[in-house]
Amino acid sequence: MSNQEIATTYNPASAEDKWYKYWMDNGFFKSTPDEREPYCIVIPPPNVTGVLHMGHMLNNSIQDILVRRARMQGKNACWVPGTDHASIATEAKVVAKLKAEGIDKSQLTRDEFMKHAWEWKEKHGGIILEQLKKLGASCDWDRTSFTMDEGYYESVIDTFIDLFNKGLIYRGVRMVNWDPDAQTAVSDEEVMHTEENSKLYYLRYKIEGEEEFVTIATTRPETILGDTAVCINPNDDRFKHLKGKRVLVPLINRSIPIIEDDYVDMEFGTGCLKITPAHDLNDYEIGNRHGLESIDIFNDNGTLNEAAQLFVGVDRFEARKQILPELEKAGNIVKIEDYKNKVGRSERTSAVIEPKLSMQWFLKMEDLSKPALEVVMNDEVQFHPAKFKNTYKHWMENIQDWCISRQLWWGQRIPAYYIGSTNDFVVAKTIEEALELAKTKSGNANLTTADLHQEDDVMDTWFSSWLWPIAVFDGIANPDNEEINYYYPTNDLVTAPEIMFFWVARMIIAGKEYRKDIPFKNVYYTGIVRDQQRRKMSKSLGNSPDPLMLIDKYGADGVRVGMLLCSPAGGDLLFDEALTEQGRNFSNKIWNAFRLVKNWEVDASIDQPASAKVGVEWMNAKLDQSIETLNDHFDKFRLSDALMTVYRLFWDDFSSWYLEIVKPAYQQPCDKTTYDASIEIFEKLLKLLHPFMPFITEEIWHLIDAREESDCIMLAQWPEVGKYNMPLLTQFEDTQAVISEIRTVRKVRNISYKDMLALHVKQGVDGFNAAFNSVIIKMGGLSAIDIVDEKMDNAAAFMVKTSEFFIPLDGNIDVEAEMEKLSKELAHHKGFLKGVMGKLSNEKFVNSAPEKVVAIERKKQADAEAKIKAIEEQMASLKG
RNA sequence: GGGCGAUUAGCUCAGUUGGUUCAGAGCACUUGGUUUACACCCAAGGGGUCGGGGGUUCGAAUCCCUCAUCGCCCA
Repeated sequence: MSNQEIATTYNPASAEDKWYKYWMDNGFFKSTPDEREPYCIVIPPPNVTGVLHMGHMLNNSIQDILVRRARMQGKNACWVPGTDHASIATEAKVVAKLKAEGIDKSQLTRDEFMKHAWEWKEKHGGIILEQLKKLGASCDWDRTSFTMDEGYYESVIDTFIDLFNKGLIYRGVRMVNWDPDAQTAVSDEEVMHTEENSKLYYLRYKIEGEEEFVTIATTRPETILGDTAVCINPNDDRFKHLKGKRVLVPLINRSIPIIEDDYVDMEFGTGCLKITPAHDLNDYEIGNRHGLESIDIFNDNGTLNEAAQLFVGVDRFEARKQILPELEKAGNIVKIEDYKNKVGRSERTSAVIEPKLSMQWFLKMEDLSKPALEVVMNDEVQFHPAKFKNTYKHWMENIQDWCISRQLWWGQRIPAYYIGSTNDFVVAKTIEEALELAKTKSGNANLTTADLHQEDDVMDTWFSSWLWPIAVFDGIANPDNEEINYYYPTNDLVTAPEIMFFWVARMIIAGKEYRKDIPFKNVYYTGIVRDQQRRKMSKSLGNSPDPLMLIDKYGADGVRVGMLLCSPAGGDLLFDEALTEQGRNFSNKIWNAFRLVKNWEVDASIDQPASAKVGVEWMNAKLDQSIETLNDHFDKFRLSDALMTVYRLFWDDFSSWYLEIVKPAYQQPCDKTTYDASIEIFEKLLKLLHPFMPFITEEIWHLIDAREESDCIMLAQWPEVGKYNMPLLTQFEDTQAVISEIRTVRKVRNISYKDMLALHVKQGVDGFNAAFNSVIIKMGGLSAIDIVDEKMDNAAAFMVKTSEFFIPLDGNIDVEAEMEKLSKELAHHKGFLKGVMGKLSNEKFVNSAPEKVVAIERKKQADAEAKIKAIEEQMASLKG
């Protein structure tokens, strides 16, 4: 390529599409078991109903970074993509779509509905995965899994049967969290409690056979229709006279007993509690203790039923409105207060959860959870950041049985078969197997499949995704296959702390139960992506940018860098387009550094300048040191630190220092030694950048040198850390300080870079190393560097370490300004010395601190004294 | 109500085992700059009593206690 063809600004769009296609066409993302060490990540399967949001962008950028680096380290990298079927959300979408077409779900058979649902899934289910390709995700797409794939479905069914046969699954009536919109039970983890403004209603109930009343307080007046008792605390003297009496439920005049239970908080409300066992968990327990009747007054959709007697068919919230005037009229309302209480809402539909008694399937968690707790506590599975171990522990130690049934059709249907019209059932994979079991169980050899009816409920989606790291390799049905043996346990899992219990904990449980081994070695918890006001990004708030638009605007590399720069593990990311802008700017910086180097004319006949020679040596040392730091950050999952290390290495060390040092003068050629070294360094930098910025690095990789088709940076070897010269790096730091001081001298006095300056050095106690003199001369715009023994008058002066530097200024010295600067410095060093002396004159310090620390203090003292002496002399000579 | 975590520069965050000038980075800010790779840039700067108070120690951003504020999880 000729130089003119390289654009001055990097344009990501064309390069990104080109290279993604190239990687795909060449099968570079594919992985099959071989003799190499495996490195595997399973994607947290996004929901089929979703579209790509900022959380996915962050999460998948991180996974891609980890996978790409592992691949470059020579591991057999395998990133398994896929989606989960999201039973509630998907069923809701399908129902809504059918409704829009004039079809009611209830008109359809189960099979007909499933056909629609599958059609919907085929059409919309892969959107997120397609979008991830824009981000550069190097997933092995041939492995794309779905939690309702045939084999996967079977694995879930097998697991259910197995756990049932182990006696860990049972069916029982329980108070569950009922979502009246989705018309299904949901698990405790799917209920979100938020504080909401509501009212506390004080209602009075007439005492049966008397003209007296008792007053209770409730937030849900419509539920009085299901009341079966009023409860007082047995120690409450105020209500002694009520013992053994009965009261009448307002409006319907049902006679209910007054009971006594310690549960009642005497301080709260009136000290009298109405008891509605069918619609409140605590009431249910009290009801059980006192043998009360449960009157369920709600239909599954949240409307009132016949048992309520009043407002039948009216929605629960509408009923609350309608009952108030009635109670008012009947004289039952004492007062109404504003009140804040916690309301539980469904995570999926945000409907207010209705506690409801129903028959559900449960998995016993107590024994299953123990090994899963242990492996996290002993760091077999490491959490990053480790603080989440506490949260995990707390949950695992207080774990409840898991309600795994859902009253839906979209999902794995529970393989239980009821015999005839009884509640007797058998659990089997097929109806034929079920029939045999049923014959035995019922003792009726004449049963036919027509006498069996399969359970209508499906399983919770998490009951399928907890098998994800196993089932994507067919490790349930086929537990000794080559793939599961090779890839399992996987290496790293990248997910949000929000689903630590939904998913992470349960995968560990499933792993220990079915593989006798952990599913992954590390869990990296990402933060939540929030906006500048710390609000969570959400569709309803409309505060989330469209990720694909961002990619268009800043490039995928730019967006990846922008998100990563500010995203420590477990810490929230406050997203701002300024971040992606910074990422784009970095791309442009890399691009222009490439243009500079590529545009040098190379002349093999000229010698390498001294400055370039030492510059190359330093840059290589810096590179090795940085790779070491970078690897350390990666190993500790400090990904934003890792990125910042490469960012600064490229921008500050390579671009601002190295390139400026070796850059030939305008229109002068570059010697071949320096050019070759620069290309080599550039290529190393590209490799280090590749996991973060796959596209631009691949683009430049192919432009910077002629390459074989298959020679792609994504397959290149991750650079090894060489032995580096630490003293050289320290010397260069001093060099940088000197150059920086010279620049300040120029700036303060308005001296142009066109005017050459001379530099005189009076060596301090540490001496002055001349190794980088050629660099100082070039970067400082100097005519020469001289070593001197005496101070200079009429010169700008500064110190680096203990050496003094003078730049003669031919009488251009502003004595007053110079004195002020010096006296400031003097004060600073004197103050510093005082602190050091304080320590050193403290006998306890000298006696008890390690020798090394004391020696350091003594060195500080000597340096400070030398500096003070030099400054004082300088001031004296200025005055004179 | 129970538990966990946080509080460091204007903002977002590092700071590992208490000890090198350890008080840092990026962004933002100020000043100067048409030094032909890049203004999506270059150079030079300013800015924090490490939330308050107490304690341990020769020595505390780091360990302990306490108070305040905030966040998350659970009930």
